[in-house]
Amino acid sequence: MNNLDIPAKYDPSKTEDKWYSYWMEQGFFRSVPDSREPYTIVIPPPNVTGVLHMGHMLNNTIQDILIRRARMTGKNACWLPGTDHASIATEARVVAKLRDQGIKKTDITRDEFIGHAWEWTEKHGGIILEQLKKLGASCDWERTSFTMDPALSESVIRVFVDLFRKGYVYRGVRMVNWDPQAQTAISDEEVMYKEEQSKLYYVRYKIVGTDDSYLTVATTRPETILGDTAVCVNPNDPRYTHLKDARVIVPMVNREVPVIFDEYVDIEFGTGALKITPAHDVNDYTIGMKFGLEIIDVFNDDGTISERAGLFAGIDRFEARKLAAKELEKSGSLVKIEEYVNKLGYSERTSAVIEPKLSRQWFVRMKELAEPALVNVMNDEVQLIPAKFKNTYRYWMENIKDWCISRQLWWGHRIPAWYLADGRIVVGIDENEALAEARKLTGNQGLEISDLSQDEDVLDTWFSSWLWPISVFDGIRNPDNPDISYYYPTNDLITAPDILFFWVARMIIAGYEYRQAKPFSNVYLTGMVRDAQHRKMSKSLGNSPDPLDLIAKYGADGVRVGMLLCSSAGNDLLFDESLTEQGRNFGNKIWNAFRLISGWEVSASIGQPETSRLANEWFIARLNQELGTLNDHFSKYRLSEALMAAYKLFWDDFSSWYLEIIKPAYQQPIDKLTRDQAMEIMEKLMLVLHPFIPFITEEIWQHITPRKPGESVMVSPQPIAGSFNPDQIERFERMKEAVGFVRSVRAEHNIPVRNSLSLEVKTTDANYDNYLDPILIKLLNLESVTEIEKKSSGAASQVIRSVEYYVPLEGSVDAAAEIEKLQKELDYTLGFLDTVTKKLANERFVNHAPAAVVETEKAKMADAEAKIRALREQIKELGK
RNA sequence: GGGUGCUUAGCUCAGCUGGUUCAGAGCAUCUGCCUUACAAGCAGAGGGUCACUGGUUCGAAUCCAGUAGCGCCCA
Repeated sequence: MNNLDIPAKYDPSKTEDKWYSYWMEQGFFRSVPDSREPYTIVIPPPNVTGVLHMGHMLNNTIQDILIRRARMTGKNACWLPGTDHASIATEARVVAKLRDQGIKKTDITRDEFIGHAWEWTEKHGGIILEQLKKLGASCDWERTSFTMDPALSESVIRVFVDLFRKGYVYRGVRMVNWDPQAQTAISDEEVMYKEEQSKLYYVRYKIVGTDDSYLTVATTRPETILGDTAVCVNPNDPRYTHLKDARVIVPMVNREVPVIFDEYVDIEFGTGALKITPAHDVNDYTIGMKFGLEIIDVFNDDGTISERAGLFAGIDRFEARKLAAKELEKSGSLVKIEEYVNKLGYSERTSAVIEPKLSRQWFVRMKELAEPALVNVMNDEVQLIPAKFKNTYRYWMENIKDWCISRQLWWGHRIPAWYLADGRIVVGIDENEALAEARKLTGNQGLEISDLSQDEDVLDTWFSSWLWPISVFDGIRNPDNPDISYYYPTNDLITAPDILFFWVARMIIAGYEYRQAKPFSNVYLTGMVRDAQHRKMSKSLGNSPDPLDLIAKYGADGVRVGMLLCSSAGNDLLFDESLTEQGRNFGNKIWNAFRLISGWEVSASIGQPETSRLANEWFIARLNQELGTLNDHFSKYRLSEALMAAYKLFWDDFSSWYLEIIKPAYQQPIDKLTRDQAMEIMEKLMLVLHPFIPFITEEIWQHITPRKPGESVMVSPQPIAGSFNPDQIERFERMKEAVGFVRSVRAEHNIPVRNSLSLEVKTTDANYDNYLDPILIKLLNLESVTEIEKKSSGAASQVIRSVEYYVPLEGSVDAAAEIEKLQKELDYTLGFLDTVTKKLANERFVNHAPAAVVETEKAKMADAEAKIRALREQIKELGK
């Protein structure tokens, strides 16, 4: 191919879809168990009806990099994709859609509703997975799973039944977080607390048996006064000791309730007197239970006031608050109102204000189950990356509470519990099993299915996703099947820290309970994607770019690079489109390097120049060095640094140095050997870069030489890090410094590259060698590099590690300026020598420090001394 | 309030086992270049009291303690 045929700008839109289709057709993503070592990642399943956001982009880019690298290092790599059914979110959308059609959820049957939900799921589901393909995700799509698939559903049900029979699952009345909008309980983890400006109402309760004595309480929620069944004060509070055995009248409803004493009450807060509403506050509930108080639930499920309240029935809770305040004011019970900042819980799903509510729910007893999950994270059997999350994890696991797993919804896995007419419960994987249980329980063989009624609730979505690494391989139903035996435990899980407890911890728990083994060895926790102003990217803020637009604009490779450049594990990342631009530019750089090499005319008749031979030798050493660095970075999950190492290897070492050195003169052919070596290096670099930027590397790899169908960079082995001579790299570095010197001389004196110069070298260093001089001559357009005894007059100079370099300049040197420059350098070096000398004069240093450290200090001193001699001599010369 | 983490260049961050290469990278900025692969580029340059105070050590960005600011988790 001639480079005239290759456009100067790389256009990802022309290649990315093409190669993705090729990979799919070739089945490169497919994994089946074989004799190789497996490398497995299960995707954190996004919501089935969700769309791709920046968090997914980051997360899946990382997964793809890891899986592609594993595939290229001889592992049988399996990345299992899928989605979850997102009970609350999906149900909310389906309800909204039906409402738009004029259908109320209450007007249709459960089965009809489920039908609508499936319809919705089929229509909108899986979009996100299609979007992942645009990113280049190399998932085994044949293994795509969904938490509501029959096999996965059955696994969930079996686990519920199993835990019930083991005594871990129970039904109980508890204070739960009630979402009045979704009309379901949600778990503690789904409540988000936000600070709010609100009001603190001071309300006085008349003390029974007095004419004009009152007890004043402070509350942010006057409407809950309707459900008050006591007022509580601290027994150590001298203000209230006289109220022992007293009773007070609850305003508005005129209920007589006791004054109780408990140290729970904070003396400092408000008036030190706390109204107790056991039905509507967790702490009040605890106190209520302790003192055997009456529990009056004043709310309906939708957040309106109930008949039981006695007032405001049917009115919304926030409206009722205003009415209550007015009512209290009218009756003279309201003492004052203060501004107050408190934290309010909001539903993560619907953003409704959470109402603490007493209700009967299903729970999983967690303490015992969690034990192995705690131990095996603390001992790094399951490694959290970064490790700082171990602390948070431990805190949570040590204080784990029972898990409320029932949701008052229809979309999801219906709880496999059936009630007998007398209220007794039977549990079974299906109706028949439940019926058999019921017959056994009652001894009544005449019982029929129609005598049982199934629980109306579904299970928390996390109750299915906690089984994900097992259920996707059918390891619950068929614990010994070849897939689960081969792929489980999986290797790496890549997710965000905000679901460390919701999901990661529970998967570990389930893993130990159902496989007696961890679900994965490493958990890589990514940061949250934020914008440049540190704001969380969200739809409502409108600060999140559409990932697909970004891909269209910069290419998937560019976006992947952009994501990774700003991401270190566990730290939030501030995404900026300029990073994606940088990624795109990198692609273009690679493209043009290839364009350069492939455009050269090759001559078989010319031999390899020394410069090219030296460059090749050096680059191979650098490549081996960096392959080692990359291995190290990957082993520690420093992906951003791994990319940067590869980026610099390509851009700086390969493009700026190697290619510039081997580049033939304008319109001159290149020798075959050099060109072949260059292509070979290019090919290796494509392999190294492939996991990060799969598309362009494939495009180029396919161009390098004709490939057979079924060949691909993605299934080729990674280059192995070989040994290298560090000295060789070090010498090259010195040569680069000399190049830098001459270039700055040209810049300072405005000498164009086409005007040749000569370079003189003066050194007393016996180890000085000139074998890289040909490179200096070529890169700098030098006539010669000569070693001299005595410098010629009128030359720019610089001392590099005790070697003096001179560029003679035919009278154009400003001696005074040159002296000033040298003097500055001399002063600095003298200062440096001073610190080194002091260090070496310090006996304690010499005696305590390791010998190697002392040696290096001595070498530094010798270098500095030599440099000082050289600088002084030069200054003297110039001063003449 | 309890726990936990962070603070290094204008920005975003590395700095892993305390010691040449320790004060770095990328971006941004500035200067000079439309040099024949690439202006999505090339060649250079400037920029920092490593938050603050103390301690340990021969030696601290690095280890310890305290202070301040910011973040996260929990209540």
